[in-house]
Amino acid sequence: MKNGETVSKATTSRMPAYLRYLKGEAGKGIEYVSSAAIAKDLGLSAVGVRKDLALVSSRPGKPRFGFEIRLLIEDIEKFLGYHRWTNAVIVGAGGLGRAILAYEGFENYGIHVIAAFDASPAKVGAVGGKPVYPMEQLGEIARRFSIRVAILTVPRSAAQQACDAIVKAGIGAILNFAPVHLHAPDGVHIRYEDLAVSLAALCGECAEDQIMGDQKRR
Amino acid sequence: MKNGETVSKATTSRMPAYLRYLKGEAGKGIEYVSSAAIAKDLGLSAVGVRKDLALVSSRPGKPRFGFEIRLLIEDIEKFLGYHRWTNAVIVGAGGLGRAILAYEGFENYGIHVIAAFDASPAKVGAVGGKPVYPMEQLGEIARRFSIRVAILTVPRSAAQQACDAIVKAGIGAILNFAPVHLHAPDGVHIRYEDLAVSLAALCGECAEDQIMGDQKRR
DNA sequence: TAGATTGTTAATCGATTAACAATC
DNA sequence: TAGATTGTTAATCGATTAACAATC
Repeated sequence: MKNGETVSKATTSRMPAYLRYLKGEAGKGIEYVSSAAIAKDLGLSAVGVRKDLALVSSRPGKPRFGFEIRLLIEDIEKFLGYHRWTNAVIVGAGGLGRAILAYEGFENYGIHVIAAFDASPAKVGAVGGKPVYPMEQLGEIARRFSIRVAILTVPRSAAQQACDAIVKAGIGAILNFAPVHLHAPDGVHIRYEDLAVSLAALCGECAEDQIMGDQKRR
Repeated sequence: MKNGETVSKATTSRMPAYLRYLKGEAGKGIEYVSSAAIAKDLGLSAVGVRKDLALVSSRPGKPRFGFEIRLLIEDIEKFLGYHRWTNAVIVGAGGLGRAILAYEGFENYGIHVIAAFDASPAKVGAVGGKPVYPMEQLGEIARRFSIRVAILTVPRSAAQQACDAIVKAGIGAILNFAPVHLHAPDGVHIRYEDLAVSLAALCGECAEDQIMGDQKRR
């Protein structure tokens, strides 16, 4: 990555898609890939891809060959900060919380999910070898392990209260799966991960196709 | 919504956040809200909010009062198409798939999740009153209920195969939770819902804060 | 009326696309 | 060399911000 220059938000947001794609190609044993190939598979423009990659890669692509996949993967991972490790916890050990707790894919991204918390004593125990603690211990454990991120998977009605507890525990970032707007002090990062919204947006795209298809058919 | 004009992608992408926020305020019994208040809570600019709302709302805000929340909610829901109903299925009845199958929030968005499918006979049965069928029946049921969207929650290694089955069943949109790039024919919509990426992006934001904080402290 | 708040027109900013020279 | 593919500069496009008039 070239230092000094800043990388736009739009470019940054495409990096995970590049990374996923490149890892897939690397898994097939492919060593080089052209911007045109990436663009086609990812539905982008080849020029855009080249510009994006130029901003984060440590060495240029080779004319006639394309980009060396192994190097690109390294550069993008470094750019995205997957080498810095972060500790995270889950708040809400219901179905979704437990599924995420058991999920093993986070380690590839420099994230340790170390525990879950739940207000109900019945949920306390362990899932997939990871502990589920009562909510009261959130503050203590957050400080002990310097937790920076919480994944919020409680029911809608409990979300704001849980959010307050997270903030009080000194955790500055929340990935919120509850379909509610959360109120938190400035400086606390909240990202909304609303499954229903994602799904609805996808449905919307399909509906557009149908409408456009109908128009064409006339 | 004013017809004839087109609504930009950027505006559309903010609508779910407005909707979530407005529903929260409505739940508190509030009737009117100003663009400035929305902007503050959502971290946007007031002018931007007014412009967004002007594009989708059926009647203008009232100077001195702001916007009528109840009307806005209706307009945004109509705009986003939450009134057209869509049938969806889940492919992969592991922890995440079962959690999503049990999730009740989809109905608010015009989405019926009617069943799950799994390749393993052990998973076949029912979860939360909804059936889990063997993969072989995907095509048949997809056609019978005119399924338009599939939620893919199989392990990474099974994802491409499952994707092929979904496409073969005539389903044109996939919400993919497996952290893999999927290959599908043109015209099939794929949306990547990578939990680890969302979390990593959030961590990135925090890291930026820390760096900026460090710089300030000097 | 006075004041808060809206909607709109013009100016700025940022990102994408087009054109083309550079390189292996 | 010829040709594929890269990187860069300029032009276009789209979205946000600034300024201000309109309205209840």
